Amino acid sequence: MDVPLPHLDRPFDYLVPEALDAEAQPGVRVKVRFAGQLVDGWLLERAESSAHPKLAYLEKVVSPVPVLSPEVARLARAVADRYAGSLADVLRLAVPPRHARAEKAVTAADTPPSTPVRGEPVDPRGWRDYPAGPALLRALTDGRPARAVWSALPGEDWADRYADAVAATVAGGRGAVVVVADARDLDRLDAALTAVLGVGRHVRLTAADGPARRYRAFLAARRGDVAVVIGTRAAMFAPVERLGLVAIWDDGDDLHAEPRAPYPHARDVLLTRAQLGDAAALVGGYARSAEAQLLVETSWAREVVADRSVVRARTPAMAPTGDDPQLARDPGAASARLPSLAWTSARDALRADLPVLVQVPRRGYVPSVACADCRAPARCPHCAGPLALPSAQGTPACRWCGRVAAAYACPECGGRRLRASVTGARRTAEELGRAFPGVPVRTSGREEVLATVPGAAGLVIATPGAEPVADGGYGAVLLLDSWALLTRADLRAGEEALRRWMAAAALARPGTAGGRVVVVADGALAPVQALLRWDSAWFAARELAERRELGFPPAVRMASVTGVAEAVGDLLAGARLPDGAEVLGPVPADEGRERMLVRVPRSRAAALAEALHAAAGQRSARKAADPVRLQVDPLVLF
DNA sequence: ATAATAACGAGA
DNA sequence: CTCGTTATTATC
Repeated sequence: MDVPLPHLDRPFDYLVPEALDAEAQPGVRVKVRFAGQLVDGWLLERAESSAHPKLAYLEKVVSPVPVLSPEVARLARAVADRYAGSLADVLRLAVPPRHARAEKAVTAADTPPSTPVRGEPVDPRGWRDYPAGPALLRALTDGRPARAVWSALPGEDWADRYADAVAATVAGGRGAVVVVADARDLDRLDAALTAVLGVGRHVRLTAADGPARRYRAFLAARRGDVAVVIGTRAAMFAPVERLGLVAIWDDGDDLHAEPRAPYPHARDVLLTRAQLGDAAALVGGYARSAEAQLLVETSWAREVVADRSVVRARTPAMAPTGDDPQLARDPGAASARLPSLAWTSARDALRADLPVLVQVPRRGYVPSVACADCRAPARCPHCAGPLALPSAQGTPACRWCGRVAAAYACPECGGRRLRASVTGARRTAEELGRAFPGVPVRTSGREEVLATVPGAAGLVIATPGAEPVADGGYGAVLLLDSWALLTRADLRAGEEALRRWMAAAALARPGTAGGRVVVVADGALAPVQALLRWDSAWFAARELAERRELGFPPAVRMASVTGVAEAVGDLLAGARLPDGAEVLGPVPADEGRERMLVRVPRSRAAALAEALHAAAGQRSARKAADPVRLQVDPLVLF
């Protein structure tokens, strides 16, 4: 039943009229009379009998195409359960809106679904830098459900490696689903796959391609015309027969989190899919997320990493530099307000006719509060939530529990002063052009994202996530946004900073070929250390250990309940929360609403989701007025 | 929205 | 105890 009300989140039985008998197959969209009106629904299965005494008849089969495959139906139910959501909500994400013309075109062509063509054996040499790599490809070809967490080397062509993995899966006669964060990554993967598989062996599935193209690609996959689907998170539910591999690139990117209810994360959906369908899973990135680290530590997946000697040989020369620029010596550096080391590195690269990448922060970061002396993030002494300053002169208060921390003392250094400012790094970057007269300056950011730049002298100023690939690699990469990134009011600030730095640093030439990376940050900070050593596994392990200690996801399961105060209280009062559930809050949310957090050990995760879904069901059944938003493992906790 | 059902209270 | 009215609940 395509109604999002949680208390109606179950199947209903209907009689199938004679005339619809042939078309009424599992997976088709239907219309039924429900509570006096016609509503859309899904035909989940046919049955001989029903426990229900008086059944109504199916009104209509919307289209005879069984767009919902049994595998996706099962997956959608599992995802709804995981996220305390309704099946109808998940199906809305899983099956794109019907486009009648596209459906007609695909069905009319009536090319019989192509039999799965086994591809050529895959050359494993692209993966030889990773000792476990060739074995991974063999497992994929043999159809074994290998699970890998891959840490890509700097300079690695990740799209080519993913194409290898997909081709190996196809060679074994099975299909693959690959999800990337944005259109630029998708274009790159698309090109790499076309090079390896040829034309017409895969489709791209992304909302950005428009409803018609999207539905057409979806139908092609559903019919089995292609065995490989790549796309942004819209593709995570793509129907693929004999699924052999699910893969996600850069799983730490927040674009992988679906913003519509029930807010599933692409990594979770894909891993659930691998688990349910006995498919292999590949979670890759330059940086490792805490969630990926958990997969490794629980032995759910194996890590695929290069030996330290190979890492050293491929890594650009890295150096940290303080953000108090030693301006006196270099007049150029002074005019750009750049630390001296950053300036000389850029100058040397440009002299060698190599491009220089400058990563600058995006606008709109809300800085949280940190110790003015050692810059450790200031956390609430009571619940470890982040502190914020209501005004420049105000007393710091916790964003979670609301307690004021009047006599705050930094646990790291004992400092009592707090700081909440962001340096003008963006303006610094804009002034770079003037510091290097005659050098072409390109920008890549929200308005216009460049995919590539030539491998000659030039300045490229990019916001995180929009860094173009340079032909042959950058001679220097300057990371200027450290302060803004590290002080974000976010549990993931450190992890996110490292992820963005590594994504940019990966585009530099190796140190042996003159590549340099300068990060304007204190070299003693853990994310900076991890960058300098190109060791995000170490950082992720540390991060995960810290979250275990503080009781944050993914070490525990958390859910947030957001709405007007009475509604939130009402829902939680009616919820039979599992033993050991801890309720935190309330904290103010936007538009006069408030937010409560519930945390349980991971072993109680299913019970928590069920309890919250049931409580939401009770509320919707008695038509409680004010809506409440449930989010399981919300990406942003405060 | 609307029909079935439970709950309630007045009058015999 | 029954009938009629009103709140509640499930909706094939």
